[in-house]
Amino acid sequence: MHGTIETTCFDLDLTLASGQVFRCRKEGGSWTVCSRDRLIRLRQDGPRLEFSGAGEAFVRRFLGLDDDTADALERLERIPRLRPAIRACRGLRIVRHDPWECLVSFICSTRSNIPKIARSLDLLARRFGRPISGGGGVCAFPEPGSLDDLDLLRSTGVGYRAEYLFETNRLCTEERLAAIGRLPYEQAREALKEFPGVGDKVADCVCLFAFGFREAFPVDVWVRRAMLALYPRSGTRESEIRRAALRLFGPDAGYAGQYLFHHRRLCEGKTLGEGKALGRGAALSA
DNA sequence: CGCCAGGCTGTGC
DNA sequence: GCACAGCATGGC
Repeated sequence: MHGTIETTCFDLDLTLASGQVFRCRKEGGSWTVCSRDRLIRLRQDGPRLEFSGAGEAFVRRFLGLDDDTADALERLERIPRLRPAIRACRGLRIVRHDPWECLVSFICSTRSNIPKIARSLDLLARRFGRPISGGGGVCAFPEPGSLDDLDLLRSTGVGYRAEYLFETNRLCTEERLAAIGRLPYEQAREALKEFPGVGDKVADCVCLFAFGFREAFPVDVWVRRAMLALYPRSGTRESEIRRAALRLFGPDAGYAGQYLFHHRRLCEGKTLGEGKALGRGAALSA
């Protein structure tokens, strides 16, 4: 390990195993995470976070370590119906992922599950990406424009999402994505939905996990269940649930949603790699 | 065999 | 605007 960061209100396991980033795995107490062409190793011991593979500034930004998480969680914990999720997952942070990898990841995520998403992204990197030097066989995530072979896309197990990836790859450039990230939240959300395979939920995932719009509230089946249980009168349609969340949680909606998501899954015994099996089901197999 | 998974698209009303 | 079917794939 090359550097150390003293953290507060941070839990590496919760952050990396909560379905924000998929090309990561835990082995022998330390995590290996891939973001685009960087391979980062991380180990947490109490408040001490050891890292290598990237500079401190990158690690801080990627893991959201400079966000005022404590303030947001304090506000959310005052909402009684949210308190169990906040207490159970304290230290979970919203990451700041690479927009292109995040976009592709969540196009793959539709009507799928986390272990399968991880496998597909690992295969995508192997089929289309270049090996990371000194990465032990781990490949960089393919650049925008390089996902240009439909048959090869289909071979990664993404099924009907192969056409979405193919078309989005054709339309998307690094510059276009960056420009979308500079728009106001609602406009960025609409602009993302111009890419095939991107609807309300995927757009909100990119807004939250890559662009840092903390009011974004992705509504998937787990968040829907959690909200229906906690706020049964706020409506059942996705649009109603999202409106309710923005009204109830305001600028902290993103954190609220991610805590609800992960807590709900913890309560049902479903986490990335099913707990002990991190490595068998997880991504980044070399 | 069935049902489910961090939903989206096209169609019909 | 709304609801609803179809969609590929793999795990259980």
